[in-house]
Amino acid sequence: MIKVVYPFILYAKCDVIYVGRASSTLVPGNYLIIHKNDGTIKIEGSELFTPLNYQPPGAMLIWDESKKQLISNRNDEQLIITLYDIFYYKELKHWSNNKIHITKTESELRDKIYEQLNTILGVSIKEAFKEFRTPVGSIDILAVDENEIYHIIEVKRGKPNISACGQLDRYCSYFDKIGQKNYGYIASPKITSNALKYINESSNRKYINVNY
Amino acid sequence: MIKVVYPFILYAKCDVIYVGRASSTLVPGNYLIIHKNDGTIKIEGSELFTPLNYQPPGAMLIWDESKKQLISNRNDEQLIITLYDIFYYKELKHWSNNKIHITKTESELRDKIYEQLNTILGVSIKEAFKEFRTPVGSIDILAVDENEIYHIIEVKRGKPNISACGQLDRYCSYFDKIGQKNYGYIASPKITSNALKYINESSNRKYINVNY
DNA sequence: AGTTCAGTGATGCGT
DNA sequence: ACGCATCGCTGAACT
Repeated sequence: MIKVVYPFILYAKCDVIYVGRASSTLVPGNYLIIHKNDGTIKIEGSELFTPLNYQPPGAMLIWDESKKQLISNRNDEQLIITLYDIFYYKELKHWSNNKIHITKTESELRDKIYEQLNTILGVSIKEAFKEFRTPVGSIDILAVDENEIYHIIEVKRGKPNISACGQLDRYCSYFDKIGQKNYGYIASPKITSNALKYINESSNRKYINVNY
Repeated sequence: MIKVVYPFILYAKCDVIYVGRASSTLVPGNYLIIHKNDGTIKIEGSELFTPLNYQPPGAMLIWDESKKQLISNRNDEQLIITLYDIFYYKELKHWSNNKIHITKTESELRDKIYEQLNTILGVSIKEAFKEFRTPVGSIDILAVDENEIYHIIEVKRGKPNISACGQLDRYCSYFDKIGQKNYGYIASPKITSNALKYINESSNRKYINVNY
């Protein structure tokens, strides 16, 4: 029973049992196993983005030589890999840990909208907030117009569906409940037809088409 | 310019540029690159479950020998990996493509609840449906009691938060709108404190604690 | 092709 | 630690 603390890749014939939040079994086959510095482990099949089995960061890996098993533990979750044949094994030395720098995120789109509120909403805005916190969640943009009406904008970078409308409803209902007059908006480059239909059924909801 | 159709792993010093839904850059470093049969490509750093950059299934990989670049294209998304130094390279032959068999899913929990509706709800159920479709989404369990009141149950396998309540609200509001008396329930092993508070503010919403 | 939702979601940010 | 929202989410099911 040896603790495995170094990162490696392993191509092997094996099977996998997982027990934790869910439970799963993977029949014997040739799979790629990756172990990272932070305990992350992934068993990859020949297709699909998602690994067949895995442990997220924080897992602890043990090698049981007698049983030819790799055992990864993390909280109440256990992954057992039984090895039958090793085709390729390599430790990865000097593996970098940089992060990507990403642009075109939702917060960028939100900031762009924030700068043009009067134009986009067609009303005179007195005061506006980003990530305005309410008991039911944070509102991307809350704009208060000269008549003290609140304009609640939920920004989405992709193609929001009806669940985004529910998110907006939740914020609007909160202000309804405390007697604050308001309008609700979804602002995005696209939207599903169902979501648009849903929005158009309410007189105090609107869709705003925006782009980067 | 050679089309790469075989799966491989590559440990190399490289940098990565991604342009598509978002845009990102990854500074030069030593990363693990995985290419699968279905076009999936992942650039893995030494930490975190999530790859630094990737392409999902369906991407097409090209090797540009003169520029030492791997270029993956998929719809309007492009990934460019520029190689500076190759440490390990291995083709993966006979890579298996089995799927895991998983248990303890939400649908199992839903089925278990479905079998005990009278006990769980404390009313006499006349008729019940799984995945009952409405214009605003599918209801996990819809149970009709002897008084023609609808009981709408949203099942969650994990720890639902306030957004699950919004999902429930959406279904209930639909029946409210068409004049159908109803009660709404979240059924799960756990729930966040805010979600529970939110539910308890409505007289016709209830939380049901259930376990596998 | 479009829409919706589950996921062992993971990850980051806030309190 | 808990709660919440985003994600280049992915993947699957259904229309």
